Amino acid sequence: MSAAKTKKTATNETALAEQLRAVSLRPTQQRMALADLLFGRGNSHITAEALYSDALTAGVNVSLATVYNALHTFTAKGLLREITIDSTRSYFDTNVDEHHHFYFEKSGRLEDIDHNRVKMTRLPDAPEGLSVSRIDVVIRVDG
Amino acid sequence: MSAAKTKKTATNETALAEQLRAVSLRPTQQRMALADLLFGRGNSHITAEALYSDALTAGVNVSLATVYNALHTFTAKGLLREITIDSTRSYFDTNVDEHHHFYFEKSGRLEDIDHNRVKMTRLPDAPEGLSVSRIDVVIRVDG
DNA sequence: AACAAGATTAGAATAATTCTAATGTTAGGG
DNA sequence: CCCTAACATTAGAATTATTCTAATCTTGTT
Repeated sequence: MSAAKTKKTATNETALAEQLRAVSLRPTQQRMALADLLFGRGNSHITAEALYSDALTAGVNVSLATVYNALHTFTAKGLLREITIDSTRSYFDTNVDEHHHFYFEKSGRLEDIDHNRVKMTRLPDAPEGLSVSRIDVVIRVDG
Repeated sequence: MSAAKTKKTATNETALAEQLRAVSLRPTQQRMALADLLFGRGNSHITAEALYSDALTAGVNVSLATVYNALHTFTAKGLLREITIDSTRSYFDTNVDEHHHFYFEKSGRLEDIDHNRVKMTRLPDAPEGLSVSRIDVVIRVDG
């Protein structure tokens, strides 16, 4: 890998743009760049600050406010899932399928747990008139 | 209930003081007052701001910084459990037994779920060399 | 190409929490 | 009982994460 400075291929670009249009979001430069950083890699748990810094490193001209804006917009559209475990920061998870998490207390890192590795055979009903929107299981480990 | 302006009884005072001494904390005025507000009522999920405001209402002379200090100290000593669900605030739970929570998305309120109302029959092992310190199950409901 | 809708921007503003350095209080020894 | 060392408290400044604002710029469409 010497040339090709991670220049998005036309295909990739189109795919991303389509993904955004599919949820009625305009594929603007910054959104495309952020989407590429978020979805162009493996699934990950990223903070706004971390994505911002990735963007700067990648030479994307974007402000932190725009990063927050994009993350929240993507979350509202179901492209991301927001996870709060530590009050000092929110993570955005590119894995929006049903799944759970390991939380490493020392490093503050999150790791996915496929949902079929956890089985709950007894659960309380939602309080009268309400419905469950999500069940989060977080296994905290001391590492 | 007309007289007795929630004046702590000597017994109550002693019990609280003992509770604090038991975890090597000195029963200072502010700590006693905060402990009374926290433990003198039913189990609850309270934020630092809310406890601070309760303290002011009760005429306790304490600063917000001291409230944070006391909450963290109590948590470190195992008298409280800290729960973060919403990145905008931390809750402190006076119930330190194993249990889970309902989270009401609209109101931001938490409600305990006794741990035997949830049964997990399959759980992944902790990653190599690490041990599980806690498992949190949060059932989010749309109310 | 021009327009309206919506997005981006930087920086100010806000909110929650932590830090700091001076001052006050407690527990235990004398 | 009083003194002292150890620890707790205080207010406010500082920090960190996040949101808001109002001006400016882009995008998709005509």
